[in-house]
Amino acid sequence: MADCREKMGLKKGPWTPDEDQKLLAYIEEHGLGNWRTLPEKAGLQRCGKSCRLRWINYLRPDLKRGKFSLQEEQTIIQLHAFLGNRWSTIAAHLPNRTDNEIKNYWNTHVKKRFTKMGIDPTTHKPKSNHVVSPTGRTTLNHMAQWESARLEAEARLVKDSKNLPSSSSRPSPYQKSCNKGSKSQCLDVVKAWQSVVAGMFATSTNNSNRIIFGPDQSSGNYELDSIIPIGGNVEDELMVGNDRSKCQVPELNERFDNYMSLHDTTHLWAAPIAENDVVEGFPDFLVHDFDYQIDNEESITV
DNA sequence: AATTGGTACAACCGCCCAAAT
DNA sequence: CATTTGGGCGGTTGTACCAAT
Repeated sequence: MADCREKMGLKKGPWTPDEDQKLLAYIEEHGLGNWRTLPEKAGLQRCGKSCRLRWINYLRPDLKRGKFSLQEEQTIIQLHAFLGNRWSTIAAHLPNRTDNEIKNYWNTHVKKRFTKMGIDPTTHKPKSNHVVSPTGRTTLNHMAQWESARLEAEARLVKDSKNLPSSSSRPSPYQKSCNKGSKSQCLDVVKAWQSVVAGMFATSTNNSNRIIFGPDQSSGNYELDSIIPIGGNVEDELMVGNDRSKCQVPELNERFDNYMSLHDTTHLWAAPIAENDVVEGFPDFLVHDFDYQIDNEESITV
């Protein structure tokens, strides 16, 4: 797209209702097309890039605005632990939310909270190796267990992926694809993640504080085959977005590792994790122990 | 009432990549 | 092939708003 700086005299700054109306009217009549030529045709003194951003982040009719739900926040944190600052990819898993909105939410809410809790928001790891839980127990002696769990999960992912059928998912017409060229299908990271961890965190009914590593002891079923749209090769499918160098297994392993560390520092004082329910078992301190009130399941007030 | 500091978020900027030429 | 162009991404900035002083 042509650099906006090339066109002097174009308006910058906040959009007026009139400009919004012009842009909306044009797109409604002509649909999405060439952003470079759109401003002139629509009678706007803006560069195409600015119009595109305004449409994507604000005017798109399928946008869901307002507070993030508890579920959405949990998803953001989980995905960020897994993917890092790949906002567009994270946004692809949050229907009707934009990458910009999620990025802002992260930077203004979650990041701050992590910092406050002594957790590095980039790595999701505690800033100190000697994090002590409110109960006084250190977490270091669990590191070996987590590492064991991680390795087991990796092996299981590779093994299971070889027998998985493929499926597809389609984004809404307005929703951005999770990869630019749409050459590969989106991995439903949340579901895959939950599935893997659900297997790992299956808990004993006799001792709710004791974590059992490995599959559900009764069934051994991880449900991976029913929820991950995998085409056969785990390395292909664990690629999210079109930048393969960033998305292949080694990095995801690292992210996985980071998430394990996060759990390592949190599960000790969190409520027992419900069997096969990772969302419910998401570290409670990241969800509840802050200065917000939870109005209901769908909204939180900061 | 005025000032100050913090917060939230819309918008911009610079860069990258893929497709087209 | 190299170059150009359009689209997209993540990081950063500007500013309106609000609460505390």
